[in-house]
Amino acid sequence: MTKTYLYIILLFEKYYYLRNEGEIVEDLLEGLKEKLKQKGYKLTPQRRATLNIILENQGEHLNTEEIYGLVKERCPEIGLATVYRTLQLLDEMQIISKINLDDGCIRYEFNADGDEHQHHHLICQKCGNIIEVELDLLEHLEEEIETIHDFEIKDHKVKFFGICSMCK
Amino acid sequence: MTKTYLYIILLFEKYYYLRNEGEIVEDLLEGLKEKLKQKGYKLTPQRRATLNIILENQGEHLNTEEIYGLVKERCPEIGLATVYRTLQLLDEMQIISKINLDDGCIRYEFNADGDEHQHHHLICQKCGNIIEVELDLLEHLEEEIETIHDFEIKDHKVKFFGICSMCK
DNA sequence: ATAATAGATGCCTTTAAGGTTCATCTATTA
DNA sequence: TAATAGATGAACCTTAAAGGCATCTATTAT
Repeated sequence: MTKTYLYIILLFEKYYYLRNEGEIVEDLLEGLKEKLKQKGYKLTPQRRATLNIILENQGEHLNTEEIYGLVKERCPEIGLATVYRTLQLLDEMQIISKINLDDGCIRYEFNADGDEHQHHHLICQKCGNIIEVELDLLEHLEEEIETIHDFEIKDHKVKFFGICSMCK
Repeated sequence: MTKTYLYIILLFEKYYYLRNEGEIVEDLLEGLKEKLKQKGYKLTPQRRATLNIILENQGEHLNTEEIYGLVKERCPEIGLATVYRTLQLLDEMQIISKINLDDGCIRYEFNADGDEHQHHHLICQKCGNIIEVELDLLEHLEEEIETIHDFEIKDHKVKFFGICSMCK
């Protein structure tokens, strides 16, 4: 396989990825529009813009104030209260989730592929960086707890604190 | 074994337990006094009172305001700021830990027997009740994460959300 | 096409947790 | 007993988040 050939594959993959991303976003927005409609709500430009910012910054774990700042760049007339209200709405709709890193503010992240597989966070105590971990490994543990405590588990949140590879 | 005999055993056990509890508290306060002294701090009546309230309400997961209310009953001249400062101090000293139940305030709990075994929380989404679970079962999982992500884990926090036995 | 209506927005105000400041107090050491 | 470091309480400050309300907007009914 020549270098050129590989390069072409990479270009194609990137193009395909971007096109795909765009389609996913559109599908998502359409889906949201439907969900909102069912509850008598509307998909306004402000709500679109807010969700777009979250999608464009996946893995960033932005807080409300940060999201507001980014949305305002593109949509300067938006008010902070609207962003607060939109985030609450998107959270209720299970489009995004709150994450609490004990730094005194609520952060949000996009809920990729619904409720399928859980992911959790490694939080570096030095640099504050957040690394995401995929793990469905708590499921058998959940079963155990459910029988021992007669408690019906709906969700769980796991945080690991420590030192990241960069800081070591 | 007669009923009377059993009753005497129960009484004795209760007495022993209480005496033991008292001793544990005294030991703890002495230990804290030493730790504070090493850092040039003092064990004041306000700090004693605050820690005592936490000890007497183990399993209650009180927030600062609640702790303040209880301490004030016994020590009415105490100020809220002192309670905030004391809780910060006790947290730094690893005597107590913050727990965040995403209800907008920091709650605290006493760190029983040091860092030995981890415990986590089941949070009922209906009544808000908190049940404690003992589990060291995450340890092998931690090892896995440490190798995969080259992340040195120091601590973890796990919360399970769902419906408790009472609410079912 | 137009009016009516439900919902959304933006600005401003309010709330509440938590922190800070500073003069006063307290306990320990010199 | 005086000096000193730390602690305290009252008041004020900060900040995230929410609420109120008049205005705006888009959809539905006329």
